[in-house]
Amino acid sequence: MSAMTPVKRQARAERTRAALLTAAREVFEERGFLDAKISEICERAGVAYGSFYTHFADKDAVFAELIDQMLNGLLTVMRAEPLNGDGPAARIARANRAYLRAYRDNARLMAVFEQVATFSPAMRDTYLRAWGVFYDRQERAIREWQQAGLVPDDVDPRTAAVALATMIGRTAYTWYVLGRPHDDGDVEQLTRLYCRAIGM
Amino acid sequence: MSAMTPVKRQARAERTRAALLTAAREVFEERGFLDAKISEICERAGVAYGSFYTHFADKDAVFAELIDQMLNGLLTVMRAEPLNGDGPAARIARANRAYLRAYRDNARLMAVFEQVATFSPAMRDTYLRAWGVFYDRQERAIREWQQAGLVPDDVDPRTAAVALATMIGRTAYTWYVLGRPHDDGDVEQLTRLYCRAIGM
Amino acid sequence: MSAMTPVKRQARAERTRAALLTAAREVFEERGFLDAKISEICERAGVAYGSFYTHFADKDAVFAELIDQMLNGLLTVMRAEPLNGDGPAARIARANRAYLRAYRDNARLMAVFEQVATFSPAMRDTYLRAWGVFYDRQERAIREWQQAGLVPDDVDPRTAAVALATMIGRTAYTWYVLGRPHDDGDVEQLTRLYCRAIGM
Amino acid sequence: MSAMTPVKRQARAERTRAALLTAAREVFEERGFLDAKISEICERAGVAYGSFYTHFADKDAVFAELIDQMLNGLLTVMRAEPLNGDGPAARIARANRAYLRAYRDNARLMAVFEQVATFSPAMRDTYLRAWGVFYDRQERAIREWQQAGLVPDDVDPRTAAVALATMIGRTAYTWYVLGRPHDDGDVEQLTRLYCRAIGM
DNA sequence: AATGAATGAGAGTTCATTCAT
DNA sequence: AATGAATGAACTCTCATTCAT
Repeated sequence: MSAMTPVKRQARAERTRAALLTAAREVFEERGFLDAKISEICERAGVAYGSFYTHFADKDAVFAELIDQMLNGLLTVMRAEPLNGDGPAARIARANRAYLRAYRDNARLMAVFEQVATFSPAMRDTYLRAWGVFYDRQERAIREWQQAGLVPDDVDPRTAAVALATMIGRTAYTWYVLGRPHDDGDVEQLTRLYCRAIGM
Repeated sequence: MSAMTPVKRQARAERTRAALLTAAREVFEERGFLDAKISEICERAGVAYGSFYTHFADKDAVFAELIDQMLNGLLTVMRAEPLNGDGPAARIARANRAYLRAYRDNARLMAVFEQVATFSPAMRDTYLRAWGVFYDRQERAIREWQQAGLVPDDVDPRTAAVALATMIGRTAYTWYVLGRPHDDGDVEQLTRLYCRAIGM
Repeated sequence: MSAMTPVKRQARAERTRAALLTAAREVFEERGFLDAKISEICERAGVAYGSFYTHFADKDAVFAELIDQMLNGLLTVMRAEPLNGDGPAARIARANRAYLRAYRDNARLMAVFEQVATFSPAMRDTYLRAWGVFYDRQERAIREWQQAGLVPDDVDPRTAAVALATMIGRTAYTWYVLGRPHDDGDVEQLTRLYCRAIGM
Repeated sequence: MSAMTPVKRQARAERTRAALLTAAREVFEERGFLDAKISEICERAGVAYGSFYTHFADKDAVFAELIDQMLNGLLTVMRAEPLNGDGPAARIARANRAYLRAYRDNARLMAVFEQVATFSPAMRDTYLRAWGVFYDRQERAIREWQQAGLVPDDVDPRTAAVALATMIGRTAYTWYVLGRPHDDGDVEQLTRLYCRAIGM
């Protein structure tokens, strides 16, 4: 008869859900998607096996939520970068640094994201959408610079944006997921390649 | 005469093996690595289930062999490109075109290669080794051009090679595996970005 | 009240587990270890295939548990025999009868135990440990009788215990597993041989 | 046209067969019956896989032949023991020693024999027949001694023979297969137990 | 909401035996 | 006789998901 108030019940559920998300991230990061077991997620969350399904439809659903969380975080970081200031080169440098830092901080989940995108159509869509956002930002910037006469007209803004975003994005993967050694000079070089590529 | 016998036997075995390889490639391409079933490979090869294991230790082994085949093919194509001729820009254009064409021709197996490299340590090694070859070629070229005074000294040949190879390589993935639309103009743009990036 | 819940759950699990154990014993007894199939155990237990693995790690694990159960039962029976009473000969007679009866009652599982002990190192250990207990009891008894002057000093208690336990134990196998015909007179003879062998 | 003479052909076949038998014994001894692979037997014999079936019907058949060989050897050894001489006790001692030595020399194949006898009806028959021979010899001896007044009439020759043969036989298994430590004194004790058991 | 036992489909791998040459 | 490739039946164990309590 000592039924909990709805609020309390919700609070409890929320805690369980949060514990599962945290645990899931750990497990996915350690094992990859394929070898991540729901049972292990529950164990780490200190939650009964079946409770997982009270909060998530299935394995894909938790994963999708984790990825959404992460991508929102990335987006927030990217948006926090001032779009203008001390000139285009500095802005490119800042954006690249911000991206690489954010990627590094999420590298292990990123690795799993890339993995799942290779076999799950749903995750591939998410993947393409995320890149789309990234492309768009860079395209807009190049277009601006072109209008300001800083970038030559023979540069196609969309193609350049896609190619250079790809270069930066995949370099992050190569560094932080595949573990290729690199240093601060490489970041600088990357920015220089970027600038020169679009004729700056 | 009696020397014929072993040859004949080998010939039959060789045929079976080849049939299995062909069938395996088809199945991997259609289903991806994870959903490829040995049974389906055997069916398509018109071979009994157990015969698979006469020729390959396991699923990973056939896959590895297919990838080796493909990578050797790629390498051959790349090596067939004349290293010099009508100037660096033309050479870069040719190399990029050759790479993109070769990638496109193997796109479906490439997709699976990228997939497996995300969860199989052995395949990840192969993957890194393959990229290493690609990087090396570009690094050598840039170094030559630098010595010829065509590329400024502030370009670090290795870093530039890695970044630009990554750009080209991942663009191929984006086009032929992820299906991003593109045209001949994009190839041209890509080459232009490449050239400008290293200051040519 | 709420303490009831876990108990109930355990109760259901306990029932399933017990059903599996019973079924497993039947199947092992009928088919031997090698031809016993998990699927048949589950069918007889009226339980889904996968449920087997909820309760046991594998085939070896159920088997080990059955053997432990049986050996504990044997030990209990042997310990129930009064260690003294109407003289050594009567005591030996009683012990032999008790052993043979207990063996007979478990003959079919014993047969499988002996089988598995021939190829499973783990079960061989169990086997040796079980015999060790049996040897020890007989050694202690002989030693006592020696101290009481009932058994000559030139009998080595350990060797005699091992040899005579072996004789009794293997006779049980011969009778109840291999099916050699025998009668009550044989039991009597066996006891007489035992007594005379140690000089009583 | 240089067809080999029948004799030569037979000789070659005989060599192959012998090589297979030797190899089979090795493999069975190292791996036990269940884990012995025909392929390994052929490899060791330096013979093609399929040739095995030119000489033996199946795995059981080679094994049976090896066991027959071994049992004939044992029988020969036992028969070589003089049935009389320096008195019954010495004869028992000699027979026991001979048996234990012969068992030890074949211990590893004996182990496999015991193993296979637990699951192969055919091998169980062979096993029982072999023991039958052993029982008979001992029964005959006891009967003689009884007629000579050396053994009391209340000893049942058959039962005593079976029990004591079992004791000796299983002790050999315990020593040489299970690896129980033992020394020459134990052999002596065994003989003493034997003699006393039948009232000598 | 939480619990945790029950479910069952699914596929890889082994290896004795056969058989075409 | 010898060769060695081809055959295919058989069975275990995993684990996401369901469901009764």
